Amino acid sequence: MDKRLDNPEGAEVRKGPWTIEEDFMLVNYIAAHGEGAWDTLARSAGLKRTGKSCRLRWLNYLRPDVRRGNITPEEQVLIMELHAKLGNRWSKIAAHLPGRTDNEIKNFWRTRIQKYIKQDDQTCSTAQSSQHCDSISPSQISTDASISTLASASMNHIADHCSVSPYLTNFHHLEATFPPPNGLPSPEATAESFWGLDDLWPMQMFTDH
DNA sequence: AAAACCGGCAACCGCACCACT
DNA sequence: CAGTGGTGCGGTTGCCGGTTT
Repeated sequence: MDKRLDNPEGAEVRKGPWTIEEDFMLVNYIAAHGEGAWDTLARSAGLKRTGKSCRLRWLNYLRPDVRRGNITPEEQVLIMELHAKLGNRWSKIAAHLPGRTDNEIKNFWRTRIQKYIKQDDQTCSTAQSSQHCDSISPSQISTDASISTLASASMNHIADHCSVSPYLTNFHHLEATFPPPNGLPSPEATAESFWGLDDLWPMQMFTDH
């Protein structure tokens, strides 16, 4: 954790999980200057991160329109349908799901859907010696029967597993580091008991640039 | 209570593509 | 056309928290 590497120029490059302070620096800089030119952005913002790392963090986590958790049954079915059509084109699939990122969909597919495919594999391999079970192809999954089987199997389970990223709870610490200005309510005082990105975004306007 | 195991997810890596010179 | 830098994408890894033994 908190791994650091040195690039050829000798400049320190941080790796590993992002800190709240780094998130703030990135959000503030993008709010002021816009996104793009990520390597330059990383340097200008004072972040000891690669441009790629900054881009990934922004796209997958810090963007104001990003939605996290609570993948709805409708979205699940849509993901399965789109995967049947597009295969592992996660960014293309994500483009049909506003607020969802390719990384999130990819992880969702690998951890949730593939589990049920494997389970399906085992049940069908015991019943019959079928090669369909090794890996499911887009054409195989594209049948209505497959989709409905996977959807029904996954929906009941997944609906119970929606969670808020534990990361967001760490925004408690922000209040000490970046106290809200006069007139702005503390997120502590709101119905939510934790800081979220909705809280982070307004706060970027009153931190230094 | 402690250790082992497992699932979920954030982040990194390598490659491909594109635009610019 | 070739070289280079920036960006996007998909695959993979490793950490962490929860569960099971």
